[in-house]
Amino acid sequence: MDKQRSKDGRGDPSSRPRFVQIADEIRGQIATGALKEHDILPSERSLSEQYDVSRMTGRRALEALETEGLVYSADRRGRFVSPQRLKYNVSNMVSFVSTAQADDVDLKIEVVETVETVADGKLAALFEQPVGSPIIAYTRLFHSGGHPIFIETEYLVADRFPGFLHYDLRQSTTQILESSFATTASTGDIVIRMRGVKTDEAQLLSISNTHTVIELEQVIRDEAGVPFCFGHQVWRGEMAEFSAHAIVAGRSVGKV
Amino acid sequence: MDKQRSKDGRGDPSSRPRFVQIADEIRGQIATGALKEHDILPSERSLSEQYDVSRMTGRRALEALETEGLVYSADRRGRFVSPQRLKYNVSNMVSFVSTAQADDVDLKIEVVETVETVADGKLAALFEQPVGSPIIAYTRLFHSGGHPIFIETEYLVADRFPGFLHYDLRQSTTQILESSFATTASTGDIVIRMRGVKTDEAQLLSISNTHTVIELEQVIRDEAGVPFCFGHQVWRGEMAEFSAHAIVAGRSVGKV
DNA sequence: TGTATAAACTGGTATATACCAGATGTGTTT
DNA sequence: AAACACATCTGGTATATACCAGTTTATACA
Repeated sequence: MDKQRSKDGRGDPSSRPRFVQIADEIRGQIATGALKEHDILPSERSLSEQYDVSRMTGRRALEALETEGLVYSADRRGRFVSPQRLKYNVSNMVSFVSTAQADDVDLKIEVVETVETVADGKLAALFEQPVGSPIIAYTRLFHSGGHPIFIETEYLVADRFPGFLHYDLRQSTTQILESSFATTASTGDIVIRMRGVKTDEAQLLSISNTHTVIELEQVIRDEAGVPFCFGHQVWRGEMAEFSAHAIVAGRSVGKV
Repeated sequence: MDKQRSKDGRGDPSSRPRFVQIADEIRGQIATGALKEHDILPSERSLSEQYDVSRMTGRRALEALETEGLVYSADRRGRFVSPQRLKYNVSNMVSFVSTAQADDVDLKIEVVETVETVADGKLAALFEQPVGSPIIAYTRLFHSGGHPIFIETEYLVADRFPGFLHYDLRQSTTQILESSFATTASTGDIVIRMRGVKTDEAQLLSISNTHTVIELEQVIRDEAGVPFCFGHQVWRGEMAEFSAHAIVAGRSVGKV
């Protein structure tokens, strides 16, 4: 039924593993433009026929491209060429939404959940408020080109922004805060790290639960230095790149 | 020879895949401290015996933990519990080396390569210098706790820093530039992205070539705004987290 | 024309097996 | 005590097979 292959596929000791060679060929096709953004890639089974390898080897080639970020996978539909990365300037906190729209990125925002809750220990410390003080929280899913790119959950001090949840959250919240609550983002502290995706996140982002994401946390402060917003974003790692502009402060005295 | 198992291991339809369950158990052992930093994990083969699954299933569990960053693997020696992340504040460009040492991180620097070359198109544009102008480049491998954590390649305008390569590069180069060349980092532009590792990088960082890394690029400017250093770092993604302090500049006129 | 059904895909999970090459440990010989 | 050889450990690569559960498409039926 199956074609005959040498027992362990190690016919030529060409040093580089077979699956790497196959991945390289596909990578080339993406580079030359033979495969374009969101184009479907050959399936595991068709790859295995095409290159006369087992399905598992074809799969490994595709998985390699997936961890590289060149390819994304949609459960049981196939694998596709990843689009260009979205650029996110974390220093320009004015609004990711407005800057993205100015850059002609088609951005769609889906409100996943809105809740009125109270501050736990962590949030209380962040906001310099007592534990149990009212907090507004909302989770939104951001799409670009019809594909989910990141989940954002933001926490606000409720007393400061009464009736906030009645606004349409499918727009820049920074803008709502600025125009309706006279609160402007002035400084922010941001943390970026790479980590494994959690099950619920994977579902929302429609990626497999063995994938890696980029987690971005930020505390936003007003002109008086008072923190009023805590944001938490989970990005599909291959979909974005983050930039920042740093200014060396306190350049004065003997800092080692 | 092998124990009898049901044909496809789908004995109970407990919804969650077997390899996820095994990964969860190990994750628990790490969380409770039963497995500590740099402790060796059970091997693929011993896992398969312990849980009565095939080696491939045990492997998938370990690979899942690896992509999460909880575990790192040393080729053909075994898999180990990842240490705590290193914290890198990209806004504080004064020197990663000095801040890390102040934080009691034992940092070892290995000089991989030093070359005197000329500017290609990209570097010329960055430095606002003609193509072909002399450039100093050096690559260093940073270790912490005896483990490689990132590779850094820095490019300097050669004319500005004569004899730079005669200094001992196993220290903070920012400090050399400051004390010996009266050049101080004042501002910087940083880009952070996640991507697949390249073969040569994987070798230096001793990770498998199917892994994901974090790439960090920065252009450093002096007080006059003249760019004098271009840095390029490749981090083991699970080993670090990056923070930044942002100040919203140009808060003045009608910026949308 | 629309809808239900079935067939033909897709990747996901799982088993079993085989051999390779590097790393490590255990002796034995020099 | 150092050198060598060997067995045994590790993960890495590869094949073959099987069944599952969604997605898509073609087909037949109302």
